[in-house]
Amino acid sequence: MKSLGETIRELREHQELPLRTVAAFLDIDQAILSKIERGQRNASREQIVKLAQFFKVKENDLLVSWLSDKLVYEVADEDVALKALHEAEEKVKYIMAKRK
Amino acid sequence: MKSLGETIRELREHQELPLRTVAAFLDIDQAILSKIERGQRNASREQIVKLAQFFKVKENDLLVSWLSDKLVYEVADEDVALKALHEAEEKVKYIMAKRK
DNA sequence: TGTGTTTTGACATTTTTTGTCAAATTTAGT
DNA sequence: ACTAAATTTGACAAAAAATGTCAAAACACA
Repeated sequence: MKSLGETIRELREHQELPLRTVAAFLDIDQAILSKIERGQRNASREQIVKLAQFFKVKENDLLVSWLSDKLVYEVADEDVALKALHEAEEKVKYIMAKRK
Repeated sequence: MKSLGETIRELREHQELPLRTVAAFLDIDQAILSKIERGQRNASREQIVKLAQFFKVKENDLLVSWLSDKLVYEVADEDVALKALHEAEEKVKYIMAKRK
């Protein structure tokens, strides 16, 4: 189960590209991309979309990785983390069912 | 599956207390509590702890409700909401296992 | 050592969050 | 309908967090 950062670092290194190149495509400083890859900063949704485009991977795969990382961050350090995730799942199912 | 807001509103109305009273205990304006109860504002963790204390309910129950609401909010509008929740669960399990 | 890459941290700017306050609206009782 | 209490709303201010830039430090390695 790779984090988003690990995933995009792998993608980048696989193509032997410097941070600079990818960061330029995202239109941010390479420092930020470095931090994103190491999980020290959160990427924005738009950045994820661009990254999927850049690396030609499924946008949804990256979005899942990104979103789940954020969820993990949100529940980190809480004893009730798993219970909360589970209850959130039920709530989402309920909401989705309600919205036809 | 009640939201946190619904839950604490029920608790409060069950005791026939005005927002004022509970808000005073939390040391916030009643306007905020009103918004929290209707899901327009997020409560802080400390406020949840105080609410559990005030209403004499299990702190963890309220924390789960509060956290799961936040998670739902975080994934709302995302097609991949359920997948992300699921992946987050796996990541948390992994992390917890690693931390002995 | 010299060159390119990555990491770090100080800093500035922008956005989000958190709260207060007062006015408007709603609710209930008489 | 009138009043009084409770609730909701929205404008606003202050505090906190996120987002980015930049330059210097650290790293990799020929």
